[in-house]
Amino acid sequence: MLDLRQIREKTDEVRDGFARLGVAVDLDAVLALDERVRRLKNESQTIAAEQNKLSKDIARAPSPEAREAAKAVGAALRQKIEGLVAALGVAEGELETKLLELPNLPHPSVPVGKDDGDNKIVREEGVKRSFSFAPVPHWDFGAQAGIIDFDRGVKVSGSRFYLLKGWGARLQRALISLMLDLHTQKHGYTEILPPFMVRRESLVGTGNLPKFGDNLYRDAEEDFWFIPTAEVPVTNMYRDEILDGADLPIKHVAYSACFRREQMAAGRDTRGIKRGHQFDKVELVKFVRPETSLDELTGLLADAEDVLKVLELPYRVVQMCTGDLSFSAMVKFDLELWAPGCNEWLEVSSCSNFGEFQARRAKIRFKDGKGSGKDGGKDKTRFVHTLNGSGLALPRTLIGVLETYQRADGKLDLPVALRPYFGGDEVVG
RNA sequence: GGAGAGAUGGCCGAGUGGUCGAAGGCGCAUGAUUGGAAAUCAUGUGUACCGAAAGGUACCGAGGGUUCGAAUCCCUCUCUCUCCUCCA
Repeated sequence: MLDLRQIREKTDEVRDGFARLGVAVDLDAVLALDERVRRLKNESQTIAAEQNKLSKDIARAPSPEAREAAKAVGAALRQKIEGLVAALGVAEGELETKLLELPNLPHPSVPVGKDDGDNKIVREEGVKRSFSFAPVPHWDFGAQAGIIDFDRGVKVSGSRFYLLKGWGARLQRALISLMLDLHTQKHGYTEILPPFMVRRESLVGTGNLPKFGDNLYRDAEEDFWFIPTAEVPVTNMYRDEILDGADLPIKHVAYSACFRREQMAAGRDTRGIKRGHQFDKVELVKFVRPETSLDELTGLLADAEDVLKVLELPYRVVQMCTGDLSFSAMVKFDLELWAPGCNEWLEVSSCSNFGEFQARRAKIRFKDGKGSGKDGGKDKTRFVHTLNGSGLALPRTLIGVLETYQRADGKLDLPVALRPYFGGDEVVG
């Protein structure tokens, strides 16, 4: 959510931001509503002050007659206030709805562009493996090795479901462990195992609702929502809290299953395990001081990249242009690994700096000062900046490993980093 | 799922219709005291919004109601705890 004050006082900057995003936003409607809200608030509060004063006078009981007369005046005032407050409520609701649907503004450093064709490839890391045979895509390799069962996945759950079997399942579990171990032991993140179902408010906090509800699964009876990413429960851990500035940055890493409808993408990426309704992911989430957030994003990206480095998988870093930024992001970088079997770059991580956009929605703030943070109110309470990134998404990382380390005989050479999770074995299959 | 109890400021905890934004304690901040610290004493200590300011408004889990006036009375909901039931 954007700062209403910013919209009011720096309207041109905001307008310019939306122009760079390439989205049409009726800012004048927002400003008019804001005007109306403040006017109604002032009017009702003025009368409320009058009313409060009157009530106190009644308590001091001048005479029974005077009291009755004052009561009548009070009743009239109440009527007036009720009318104004009702109008205020409506106006505030409209304003809130509009604000919740405004996307975040891009950081000035983000390259302007129309769509993903204008994204900027920042750099390429690692060396693509050269094969002495023609590498096969993971769907063939996995089926032949008996570790990915597409047919039974569809039988059990429907299209876009599969199941992993034998050493394939173990490989995925090993990858999850490797990522969690790396981020907790080497990069200093605290591990969280979050709920995979959340309540509605949590999704509003991260920006998934109200706008993107049709990509989510939910249990209508209980109004429980299945998380599309661990970002949702982990970011909302600190919803409505005022954190101690001394505790920042807070760094969390969380494994979770993720659930997405992918309605829009029907027919795309249908082969293999690239895109499903359910997938595993290890997610990195940071809560930081505003002035450090750009540097923290660089660090987060490096932490995610480290997984690919440790697995010795070639990848590239892509910066999203303004036209391809997600709703909540201010800056965003993707990591794409090279899949030699499918012969394409696959997005395995998306690292974003949300600025205070999510923090404002979820009311995640911090304050400097020792102990309880109540130090005489000298330090201002401010919104934190939130960041997150995959570290990494499992199915596509699995694709990278399977396609890069495949052998002509249908077995798999294990990357050195994974061997401890297989009792030291160098080959599986 | 059934029965009961509860939800007050950073924490503990008082408060059953007006002088309560809320006693008291803890914690914290500042000052005094000290060679330094502890202890002690004094003062101060919520959030948000409106306003240039003075000041005002709202908030005692959430939402509604009664009343001139609600932390206090009524209704609905949410959450927590205890017991039973069920269950990985």
